[in-house]
Amino acid sequence: MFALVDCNSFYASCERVFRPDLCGRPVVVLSNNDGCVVAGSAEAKALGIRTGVPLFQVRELVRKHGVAVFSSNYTLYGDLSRRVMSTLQTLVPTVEVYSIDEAFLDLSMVPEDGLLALGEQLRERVGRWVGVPVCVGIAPTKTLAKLANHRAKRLGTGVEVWATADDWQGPLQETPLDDIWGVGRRLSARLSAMGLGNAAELAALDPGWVRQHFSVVQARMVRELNGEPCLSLELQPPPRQQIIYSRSFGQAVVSLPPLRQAVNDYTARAAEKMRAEGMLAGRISVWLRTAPMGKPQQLWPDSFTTGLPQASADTRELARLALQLLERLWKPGLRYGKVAVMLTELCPAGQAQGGLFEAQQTQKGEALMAVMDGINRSGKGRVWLAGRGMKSGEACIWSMRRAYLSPAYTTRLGDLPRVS
DNA sequence: TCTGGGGTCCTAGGACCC
DNA sequence: TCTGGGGTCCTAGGACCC
Repeated sequence: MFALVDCNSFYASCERVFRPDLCGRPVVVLSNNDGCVVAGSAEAKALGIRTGVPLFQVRELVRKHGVAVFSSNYTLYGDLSRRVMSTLQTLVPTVEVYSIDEAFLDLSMVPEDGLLALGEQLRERVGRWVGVPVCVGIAPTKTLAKLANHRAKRLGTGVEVWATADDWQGPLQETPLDDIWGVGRRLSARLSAMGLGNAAELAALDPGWVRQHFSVVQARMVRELNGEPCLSLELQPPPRQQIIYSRSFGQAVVSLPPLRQAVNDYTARAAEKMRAEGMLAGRISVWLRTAPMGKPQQLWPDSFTTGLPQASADTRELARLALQLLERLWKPGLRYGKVAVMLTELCPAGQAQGGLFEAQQTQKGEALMAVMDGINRSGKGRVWLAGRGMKSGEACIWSMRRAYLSPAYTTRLGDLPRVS
């Protein structure tokens, strides 16, 4: 048996943890750059504010109903997520952290008559220890556990246990196709066109036939819907394949110098993350997108990629290559809204093919990066390449909008909540 | 006027090998 | 007019997830 534990309206719930005055009030959290709504509390959803909608389209609703609006505060959400996960682990040792707000738990050792009580205990403990409400779905496959969780949320029961086919048959008939894990817009349209109307009808298909007409992924999905587990718990995340750092600008940028600063900054951030994971990159790509979105592409090509002579995690070398790519992409007279840097062909630092002559240089570079990372982690100040610009952390022309940012309550001493 | 960011997996098709 | 069989590697594009 698997449990899927999923936080309710996670980002909105995080904003409420230190703001109990917001309980019962509609809350929405915006994407980076304050562009779209990416999470809404139940009250916000009841007002018709859908996830993904651009903020400007719901301004009136927000004003009229006194909706509390927040910029994304990933520092806070990341920390509360870690707390949720470690709290789950106090009750169930085997936990797969599936996303920032979801975890699959291995309940194979729990007797069937203890499942419901354990689900309720999980809910109660996370709510009490972390302050974030969660729902729990329990079933013999991950796909069914997802659906059971969904139902627990929708019905407000909090915990849903499906132990045998009798338990899920009825619910599957009420489950629309696109509620199924792995069915998105396109697949849902294709399945509907075939005359399928709900999850039970999909489950009734022959997996071999589905394999032939769709792919192995959908064949597995059909089996999982019948209680046959095809997906196991992934306790060690597979090695990462790419790191992307990509941001829209607070306002459109025309000239090259600020773009150079942004590329410097994004490359440094991506490289810092890569070093933290002990990886090296073999290739680097840069994307450039014009603003506004949706206008026909004015820039072509919009990305370039280059290989490194030798895999590296040295910000200086990566930034030098990234800037070359940027200068090949940039065209005068266009307005740019976004740039992205991607590191690929990642490999563990210990396993990279070395060069015959570069050993000494590489070692010096690694030492320098280690010192930079050490200073930047120390909390006492930051160092960076001068190409990023001379001011640290200050807003500049290309930095994103974050007008409604809440404090980093749990990770910055200066932001500690005061109690009186 | 104003529209996120970060990932993975699968398949098809081209290009090449013997 | 007629023309094998068995592979690998790479990339682009589609589709999905949160």
